[in-house]
Amino acid sequence: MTTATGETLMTIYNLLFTAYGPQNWWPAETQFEMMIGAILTQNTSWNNVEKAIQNLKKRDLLSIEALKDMPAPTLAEHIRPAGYFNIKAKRLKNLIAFIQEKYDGDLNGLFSRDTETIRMKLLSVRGIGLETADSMILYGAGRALFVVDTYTHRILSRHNLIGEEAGYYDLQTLFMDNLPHDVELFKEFHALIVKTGKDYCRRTPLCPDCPLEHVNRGVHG
DNA sequence: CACCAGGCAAGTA
DNA sequence: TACTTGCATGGT
Repeated sequence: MTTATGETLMTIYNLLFTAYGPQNWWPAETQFEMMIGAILTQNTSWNNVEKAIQNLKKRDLLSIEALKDMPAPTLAEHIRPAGYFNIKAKRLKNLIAFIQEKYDGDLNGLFSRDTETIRMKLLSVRGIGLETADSMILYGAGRALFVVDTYTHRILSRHNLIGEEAGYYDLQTLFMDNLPHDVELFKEFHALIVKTGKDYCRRTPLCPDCPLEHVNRGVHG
């Protein structure tokens, strides 16, 4: 695993890790909680998600048993701080019904399958897209699948490691083809990308105090 | 005040 | 892998 791209990716990882330290994602006590959080955090700051999770936790509602018979509008009120609460309540109900009906409420039934199967099954649930499915597989199932998000695209295209037009799979393949398939590396790397992504030159091409300031930016320097 | 946040699906052409 | 729009609270 010594491609030029791989070296650059590891350089980026090491700079971010040195600057920010371990992120220890995913912040959840159980696989189920992790999956709930993955849906709640869609296009939403984690700060808001925490409030919604706490609302459920303090009422002992953070389980399939507690939520499987709850009407979506009731669930929506509990998760209100997470934003998009009506649509997210339906998405959560979709996921819970899926686990309950297909696997008798036991996540091991899903997570014991091979990675591609898990992915396909998760993607069949309304409200679970590419990033959410892959997050659940990496942080929930503990499989080495690289999670891509908008920041991943922004940072890599800024460093000319990939084209502006690159899609989800282009980015995922870039990481998977040039890095060792290590679960802990993938977990930390994605978390660090999110950590720095918010501060990473939202508007300007160069970010003065970003940890990646001196990383080779390719032909356009 | 404007802008953004750890996306996704449905609707449009 | 076409674009565009709706979804919504809360922090900066």
